[in-house]
Amino acid sequence: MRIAVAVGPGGGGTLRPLADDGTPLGDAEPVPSLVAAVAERERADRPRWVWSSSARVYRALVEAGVRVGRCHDLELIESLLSGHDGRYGEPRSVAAAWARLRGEPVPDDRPPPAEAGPQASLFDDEDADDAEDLGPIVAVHAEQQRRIAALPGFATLAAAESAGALIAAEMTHAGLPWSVAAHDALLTEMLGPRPSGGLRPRRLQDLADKIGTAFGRHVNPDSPAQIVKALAAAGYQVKTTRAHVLKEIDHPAVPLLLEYKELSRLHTAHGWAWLDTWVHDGRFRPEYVVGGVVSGRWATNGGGALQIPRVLRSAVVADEGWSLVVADAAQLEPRVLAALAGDRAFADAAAQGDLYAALADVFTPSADLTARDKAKLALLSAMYGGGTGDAVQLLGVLKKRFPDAFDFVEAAAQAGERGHLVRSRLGRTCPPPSGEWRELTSTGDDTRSASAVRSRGRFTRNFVVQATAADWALTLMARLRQRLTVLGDPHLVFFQHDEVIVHTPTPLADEVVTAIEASAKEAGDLLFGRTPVVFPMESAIVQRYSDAK
DNA sequence: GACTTCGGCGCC
DNA sequence: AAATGGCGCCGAAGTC
Repeated sequence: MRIAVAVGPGGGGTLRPLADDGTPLGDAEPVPSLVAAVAERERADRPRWVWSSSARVYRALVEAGVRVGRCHDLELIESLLSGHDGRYGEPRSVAAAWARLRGEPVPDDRPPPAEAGPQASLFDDEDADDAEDLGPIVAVHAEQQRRIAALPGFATLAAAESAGALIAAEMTHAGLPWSVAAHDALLTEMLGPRPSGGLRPRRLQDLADKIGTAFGRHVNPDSPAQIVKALAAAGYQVKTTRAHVLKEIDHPAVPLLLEYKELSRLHTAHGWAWLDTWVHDGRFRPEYVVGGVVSGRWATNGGGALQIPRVLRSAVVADEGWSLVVADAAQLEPRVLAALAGDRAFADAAAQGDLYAALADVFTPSADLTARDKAKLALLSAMYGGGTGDAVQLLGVLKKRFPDAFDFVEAAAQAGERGHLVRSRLGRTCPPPSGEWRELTSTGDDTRSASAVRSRGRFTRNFVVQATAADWALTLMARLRQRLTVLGDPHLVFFQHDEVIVHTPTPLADEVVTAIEASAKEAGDLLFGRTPVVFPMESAIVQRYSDAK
């Protein structure tokens, strides 16, 4: 059973039970308190909740202490359906979908609220202007269900995306356990004591001074342009100041610059200011953007949650009596390719724990690369569209020995180059080429045109793999969440593409590991059915994130 | 002063 | 001859 929800003013709202196809099963029922009504109906019926946006509605429910098992997120699913139809990025609000349904002018999506305030107070809002109408919600849901039913795999995608939205709201609420003391100690050790005002920490200022001395002139090490000029004056012509370019230069300022860059990065991106802004009450609470990346990967708003530097993982510390279960999918993307392509020889290799090692015997080692290195390089090139240097020859080996796998990504690349759409296993669809791209590639056969064509080929080549990996990861998390609910206290606190962290009472950690493995297997079965390909999770039970791997 | 773009680098 | 996918965030520099 499903229940549609419309948020009303003053914490109230309206509920209406629906059949799976969206047909109303009863009258609309006004309720004075959505929090109380949802909690009660969840206990009684465990329905799939149909609402406009989990990021708004469920977030407010979670803040009020309510949890639900399943939902249908109308905005996220509208995005998926639009994308499937090749109308990527059209407005996705219920109002917009309702307008399209009736052939009326489609309103633009409202920009997301700037601060957390309006969301936290969603249910306290007395403003009747913000109240939702149940009619459009019911109608848009029915239309979405009609469209989903015609698309193989899409019901799974819709359920997984919606589950992801529930998980994202819950993870933001729970937060990643973060030790301010450990973080501060690390910064102090690497940068010197916390400076006052906007000053550079001591270690950075020392390096900046030494860099000036080494060049014999004042240089702001934060300015690539100034570094290029200073190097030119010293007789070194460089186009950029990237680390790998600087490393080739024999000048006393270079080691200082490299150290400065590394420490400066830590200070500006994850220094004390970050700590003040993003960590409260021992928790880092990033805001996840489900479906924020075209491939179905998540993005985050603020805090750079998906780019936590490795050195800072020692600041992620479980609570007393609790542990972190850190689990990541080993070699996920090549395994996904093996399963997608149905290449028998490749899939047999992917039935092994170390896929690259299993492929190694078809490559011959050289002085600088082992056979396993070569296998890895060949596969990454096939998926990312590389093919320079050594990779050319390695790709040739791949093509000969695993023709179906090679052809699969080649077909995706060619579709992209022609301007066609490609899709993930469950139906998530890449954006169509821009009008600019079409114009550029239709008129000429000059270098710019050829370059644009190849660029889109690389994008679609990678999309089919990356997006299917995202399908898999989302499915894994949805299953894992259900299992964790049964266990009780253990809960997800972090997700990064192919890696999850569960915060759990230590006595339950082993059961969490088992739950993760079972969920990974289920995700593989659900996406690919019978396949020899395995999707192993490497799990570690640790106190600190940095102790995993 | 507010805004955008660029260069660079962190993560997968 | 050259050709590697996806992001977010920072300070500097340029623009209005």
